[in-house]
Amino acid sequence: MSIQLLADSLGISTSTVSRALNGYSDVSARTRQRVFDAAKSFNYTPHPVAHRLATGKTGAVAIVNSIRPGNAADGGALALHTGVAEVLREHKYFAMSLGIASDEQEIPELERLLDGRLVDGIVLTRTRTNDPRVRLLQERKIAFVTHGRTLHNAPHAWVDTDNEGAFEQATRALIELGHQRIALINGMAHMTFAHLRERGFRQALEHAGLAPDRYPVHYTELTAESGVQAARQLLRLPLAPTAIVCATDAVAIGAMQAIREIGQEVGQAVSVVGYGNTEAGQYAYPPLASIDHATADNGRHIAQLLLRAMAGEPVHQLQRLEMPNLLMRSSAGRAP
Amino acid sequence: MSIQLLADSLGISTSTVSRALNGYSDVSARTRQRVFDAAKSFNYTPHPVAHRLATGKTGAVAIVNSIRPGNAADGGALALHTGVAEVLREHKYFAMSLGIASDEQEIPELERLLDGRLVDGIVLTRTRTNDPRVRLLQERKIAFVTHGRTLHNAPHAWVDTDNEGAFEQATRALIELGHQRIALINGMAHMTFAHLRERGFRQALEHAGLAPDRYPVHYTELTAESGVQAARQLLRLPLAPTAIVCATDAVAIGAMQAIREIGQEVGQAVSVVGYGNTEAGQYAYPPLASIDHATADNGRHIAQLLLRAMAGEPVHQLQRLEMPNLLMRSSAGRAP
DNA sequence: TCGAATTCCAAAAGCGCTTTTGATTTGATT
DNA sequence: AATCAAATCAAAAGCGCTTTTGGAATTCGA
Repeated sequence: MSIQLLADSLGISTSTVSRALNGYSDVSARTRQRVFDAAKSFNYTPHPVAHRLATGKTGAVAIVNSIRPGNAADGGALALHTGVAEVLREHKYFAMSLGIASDEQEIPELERLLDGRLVDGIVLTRTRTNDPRVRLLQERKIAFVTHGRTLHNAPHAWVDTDNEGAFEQATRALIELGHQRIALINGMAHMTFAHLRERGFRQALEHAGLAPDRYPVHYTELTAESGVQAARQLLRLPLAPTAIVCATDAVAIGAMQAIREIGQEVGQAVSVVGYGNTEAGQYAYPPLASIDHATADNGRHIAQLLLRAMAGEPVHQLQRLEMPNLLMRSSAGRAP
Repeated sequence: MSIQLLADSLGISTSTVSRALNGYSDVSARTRQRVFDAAKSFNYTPHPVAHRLATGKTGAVAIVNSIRPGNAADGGALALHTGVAEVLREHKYFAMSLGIASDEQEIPELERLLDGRLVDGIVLTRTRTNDPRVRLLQERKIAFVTHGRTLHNAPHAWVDTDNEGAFEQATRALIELGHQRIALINGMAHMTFAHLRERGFRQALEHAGLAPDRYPVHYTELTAESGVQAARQLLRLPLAPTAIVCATDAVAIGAMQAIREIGQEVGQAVSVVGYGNTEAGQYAYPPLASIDHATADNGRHIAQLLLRAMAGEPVHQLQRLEMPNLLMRSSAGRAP
């Protein structure tokens, strides 16, 4: 079924059909109704590709997941996607995810996506302090929203969780439990979230009069394996930490393993806090204290901002900080 | 830059440019070279949407993830995507994932995707024994490959792991460890993988002369919470099982929790085996025995079959079974 | 040298829609 | 009744490419 056939069957021109369907004013109510009825009875919808060619709009947005060892397992990607898709669907948009390894491939792949003109807007995840992807998208003048902020790029739309506040709160909670020797196993330093979490961590220590430099901060991939490695090193220190704050639940689960290896009890001898509130953490032994952030909500808010960005709103008002939530569980106990 | 401008700059017609670029024979080597050089120097690539309208091909495929509680966290989706995308990229295709809740929304959303004509081919995950999505795609005559088989649909292209063999092997391994009372916490019965795993499970029991009906099979969502619930019920039975085979690592992690709740030691009093070989399982306490299947490889094979399906190959030769791998760890020990 | 077969390219017709332009009809106003 | 504005629609020109068709120039065989 094409607009041509539909027009013929009604004895009017294709332009009138198009204008009727697209709500232009210069078509009479009677004609419009006839067109709508016919469209329904023939089950007609405009051919999307032709529509795209004529209008330049694709009706789709891409969520670009940067793939690193370890985040294949994090599962946050699907939750984020779900939130984004839910909102965009109401506006007749498609949300599609694609994975790009964050290495030399990254920029070329992004360019391929842009050149392919498959999407009207883009969501970027795992944002870095100085992010070349952001620069590229700004040059190309395509609407986009990042999940997580940048620190050294020109202003752009973003949705982030308050990493700094969250880690300050978690660290304080440990201090209040009597811990004095607290370590941080952080994400890679060029990730914005890692930078901000470390800041929150240090602030809490300084506020309590503790020397933040006493325990080296580890910067690792977000895998359990990295957590094991980093924690092993920390536990070998002359004055081993009594509490470890971890960048993710996966890392924390690794850290717990390292603690068990040396015959210590997690939550007794050494406390652990994670981030992300995953099921694996909830059902770990012992249950892992964690910082909960509503990933699907993040997705919904990202979608809302992206819609406004695609509508041309200036980006500086498209920024939103979400408050995460500390959940204490038995992996975090009183200092020995 | 358009083909028109490029043609003008060379003083030839657009049709010659197009034919040169697309490798038609009736353009001289000299002209072809000039066109290629000019295209390179102007950095010209055909506008994809116009190309699509003219050819009817989009150059993109969609991976449809059916979203259920629990698989948001499973992370297999990203690994699968990575594998699919890797192969398709070499053929200039885009792979995009989208999540669809598997409920009443499912078929309408899939129709929206088809009507949107955004993709040339589709990958379906979490295939069911009788899958309405498969029927829809067959009606619409679009190339597709499913991850997992169907049992009651017309033949189609698929890639699956040998669930039956894997669970038979795992169950046998437990029997060889002396277990006589073995239970299964399975996925929902309408999932093909669940059906086949149960078959493998029962075969191993029968083969050993054990009564498979002695321990009820539980059918649950693939979450740790479901694992806890199901295992609690099993452990309350008069003759509680000494080993539990679980549909996923997440479920197994829940089951381990339930075992600890009643003060028993996992791998001593009760053994547990999972599926998927996730990091959470590897670093659980105790380390979880699991069945490993190479999800990214699955993705690569799916992509290869999809390319052949899009090329028009008959589907009955586009079917592939992969062999998973049992990894025994200390969550599975000798029967008490 | 002539006709036939090749080689090479341009013109034109799609692909299916949107949007501008312009013509006709209707209605209101004096 | 004449004038002008408003309402309504059709025609036509895009959007940027591909592919069919057909014509001119060249090459070939006899």
